[in-house]
Amino acid sequence: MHTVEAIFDATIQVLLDGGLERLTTTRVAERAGVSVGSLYQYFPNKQSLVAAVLQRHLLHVVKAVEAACVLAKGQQINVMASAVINGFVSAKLDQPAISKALYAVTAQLGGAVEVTRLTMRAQLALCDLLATASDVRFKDAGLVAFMLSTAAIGPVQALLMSDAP
Amino acid sequence: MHTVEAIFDATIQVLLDGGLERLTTTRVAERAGVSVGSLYQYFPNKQSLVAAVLQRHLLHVVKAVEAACVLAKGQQINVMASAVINGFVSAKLDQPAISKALYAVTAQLGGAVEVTRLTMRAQLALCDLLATASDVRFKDAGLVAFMLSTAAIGPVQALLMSDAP
Amino acid sequence: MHTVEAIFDATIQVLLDGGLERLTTTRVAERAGVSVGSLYQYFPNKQSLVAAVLQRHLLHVVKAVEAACVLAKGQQINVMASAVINGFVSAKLDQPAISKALYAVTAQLGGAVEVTRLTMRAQLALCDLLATASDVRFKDAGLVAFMLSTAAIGPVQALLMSDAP
Amino acid sequence: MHTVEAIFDATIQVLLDGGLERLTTTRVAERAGVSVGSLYQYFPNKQSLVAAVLQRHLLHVVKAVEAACVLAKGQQINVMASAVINGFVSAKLDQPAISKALYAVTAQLGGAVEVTRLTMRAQLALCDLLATASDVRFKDAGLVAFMLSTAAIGPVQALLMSDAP
DNA sequence: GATGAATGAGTCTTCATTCAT
DNA sequence: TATGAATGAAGACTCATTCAT
Repeated sequence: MHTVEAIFDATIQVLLDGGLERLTTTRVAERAGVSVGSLYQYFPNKQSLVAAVLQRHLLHVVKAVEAACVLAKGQQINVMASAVINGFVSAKLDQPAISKALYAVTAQLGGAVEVTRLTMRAQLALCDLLATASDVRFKDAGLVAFMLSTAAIGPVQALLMSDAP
Repeated sequence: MHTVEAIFDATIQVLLDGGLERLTTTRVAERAGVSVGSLYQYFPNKQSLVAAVLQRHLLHVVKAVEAACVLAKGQQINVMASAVINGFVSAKLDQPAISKALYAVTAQLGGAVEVTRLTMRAQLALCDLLATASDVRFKDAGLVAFMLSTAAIGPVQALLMSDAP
Repeated sequence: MHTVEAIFDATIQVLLDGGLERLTTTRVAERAGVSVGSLYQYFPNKQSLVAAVLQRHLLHVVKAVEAACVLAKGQQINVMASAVINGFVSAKLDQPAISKALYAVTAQLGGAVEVTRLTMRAQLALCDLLATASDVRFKDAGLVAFMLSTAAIGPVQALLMSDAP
Repeated sequence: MHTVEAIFDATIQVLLDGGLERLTTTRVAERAGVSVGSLYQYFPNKQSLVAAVLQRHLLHVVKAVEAACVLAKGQQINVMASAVINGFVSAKLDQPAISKALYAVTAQLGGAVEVTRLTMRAQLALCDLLATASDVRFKDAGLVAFMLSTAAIGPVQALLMSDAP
């Protein structure tokens, strides 16, 4: 729906110039060019709006990682690493504004079920991939996947907090 | 002062059971066993309170990293890495509650001057250290320091979000 | 029309599980299986809907009382009393749900013209009846009618607020 | 407290010129000459405010009835009736404005625990009284008490809805 | 006639901050 | 210095009503 799309975009915009603290439903509606009432026709409350936006972005990134994992299957470990990291970073950086805007949101909703689920999903794909490495065998692929995925976030985030790609 | 100390602790407590969103000055004051008025005697406003608590924690961590850096000077790179990572992780995990409570706060105040300054300070120490490695020479020690410090945060944070060490 | 009937019923249902406070036009329309738009095709606004439902019920009760009055004409006073009270109570209790649902509504619209008019109409019938009593003559039949009709409401209402007949 | 008293009074005033539907916390606060914040310092929400006002009035009336019951103990039944009805009516009519204002409120909160409790309390006193009648013995004093108390309300209410004492 | 998305004024409620005691 | 009642701007959310399809 056109309205929903406008609200999604507006949420990002508002997040960008004010952060989560300045995110009000009124402000989002205004920016989207609709009334508050319309916003509430599609999202039961503020939290669900923010969660939906975050989820959408996370899904985008997770899918990119999964795709990279599929393509890198059976390769050598250093090729795999490059491919996955590249997939992740690309997904993050081709929507820098969104990524930046959602940084604090992710931290705030870090415990949410959906966020956890998506994180797990990415690690699972990574884990499967590692098991197919042609030159290495991991004792604990799960741990490696965990370290890799969590460690990758920091630098990208830090980069986004300053300036251009 | 005893009062200030109580307020600091109360802030952490309140943060732990409700997050930044549920953090109100009244609630902090209550938890600290003082009046709101007293809180405002020591902190000009809510933001400064939160910033102070965050800064204190960050300083604790940065100092730990700096100390590790001093001790590891002149060692081989893998020894250095171990030492620094260990220093960082130890500092984070010996106050797991605080670290956890401040996760979202850090993201929210990520752009604040003080936070940036402390982050830089840690990277500077790290950078200096890398230059003294007995077995390696870095073309861009700054970049390495940046990657190392930012990458270290993710796994620790993820760990804290679930349970004990 | 079938639609109007459905709306009437839905109004009672909504009133029953939520009271006047939770009565929204959307809710009524949903319950009736029609759109809000349709509701507004038959009732200019919310108030008129509620008033119509109340009025219909009141009319039902008043007619029952009037009928009882006609039948009891010329009888002894105690026979009259029995007949009228019986007519009133029967009318109320053969639609207990509606009576119960409309209690608060009546109080809220107590001052409305239509309500007053119907109340008067019942008292008038009662007054006429009393004048034909074969064994008693009233100095102020109007007052008696007033007392009788208003006093009858309380016990019935109280009964409805608890359970079955 | 002066503030609470002002809020109580204001609630009655607002109720009088607009009914329960037009009763908003802002309006009450304004009328009371305090800020909304102050209102919420003493009442957790709108409902509790209204309930408190109703309860206070009901208590006043119940106490009046109880007092009348005590005084009429051991008298003949017609004396008792006079005394109790008189006590009730007096209590209602010496605060006609309040009684009138709270009519709809009572209907709306009719099911509330406190209201039920106070109603019962009055009937209990009445029941005890009836048992001491010097000239009559009741098979079911409880039923009589129920009928008497509920029937008394109607006429008074109807009177209040029109004009002066 | 019917529909239901859109509207936006109006409510309740919260909370950072002040200030008289 | 400490207190905590008072303030009131601001925000989340609701709902009667309209109107283009």
